[in-house]
Amino acid sequence: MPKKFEDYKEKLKEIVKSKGLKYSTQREEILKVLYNSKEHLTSEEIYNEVKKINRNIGLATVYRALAFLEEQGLINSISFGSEGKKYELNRGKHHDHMICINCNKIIEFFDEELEKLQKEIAEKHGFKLIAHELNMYGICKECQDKKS
Amino acid sequence: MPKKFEDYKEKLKEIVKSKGLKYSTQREEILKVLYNSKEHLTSEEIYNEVKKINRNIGLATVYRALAFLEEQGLINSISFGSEGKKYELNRGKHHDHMICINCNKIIEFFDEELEKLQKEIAEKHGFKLIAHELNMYGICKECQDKKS
DNA sequence: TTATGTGCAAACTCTTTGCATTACC
DNA sequence: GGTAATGCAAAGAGTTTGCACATAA
Repeated sequence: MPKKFEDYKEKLKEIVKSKGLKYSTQREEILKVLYNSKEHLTSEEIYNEVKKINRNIGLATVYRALAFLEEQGLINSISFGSEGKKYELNRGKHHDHMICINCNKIIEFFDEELEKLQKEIAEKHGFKLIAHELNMYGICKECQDKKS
Repeated sequence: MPKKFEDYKEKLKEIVKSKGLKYSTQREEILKVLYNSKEHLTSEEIYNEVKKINRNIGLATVYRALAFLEEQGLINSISFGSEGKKYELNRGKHHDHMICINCNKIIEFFDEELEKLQKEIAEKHGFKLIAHELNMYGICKECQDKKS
């Protein structure tokens, strides 16, 4: 079952506390925007969204919060093409991306075999694999249908 | 056997001609810098390198040439972390990257099985795969040895 | 000759930083 | 009360664009 926002909020509180930092509603609001979004959002999109909740928030705060949240592993970023850096909530399940070069849609997927194979390849090179990011570019089903 | 620079130069000439554009030594010089480099270079690094050949070249020309060369498929770019966009000559063989998060070294590799598996995964989603980019992050052999 | 490519500088976009103020602990 | 976080504005970095000039075809 999907995690509730409270779970992420709790995690944020723990991190902040454990580091002797202070809790702020701004960071929470930014996290909430990402929680509520199914899309991957740019910093500016996040800024615009969070402004709907808190009209006084500053862009600098968004940047600082995003950097912080990413460092703490609460969110992830992905960047490709000319679309710039985009953020998503780390919902705990690693996944890779298929990106439609026609409509820019991002499809998330996970494949066990793919993960295993990568680990094997890394080992073969004596490389200690920590993370990876795979972006597959192409045309999604819908765009293929539309074009024909 | 590895391609000579003349081969790339020839390809550039063909492209330029076929598009009714004009040949310029600047684009050639930039291509040469990438040909001579085993590393992935940022725009600024390329600018500095090409200045050694042609001290009058402008940064804007480098940006315009890189965009052009990438569009034409002569070079590829890869961007990750905070290192920004880096370029490499397209030597005709697709490959993926292992990136050492300690020393920033980039190790290129190619794995047939991995390619096949991706194609299968794409098909399963009705996605028409055109290209992909896989970056594996971790610690390279040398850095592992150094740390122990 | 004529349109493309270049070099320069200015403009732009995105992101970061300094600083006074606010708000959490 | 003390320190981290914020909001604002200014500064920075990286990239793009306008324009006059140079150059390939």
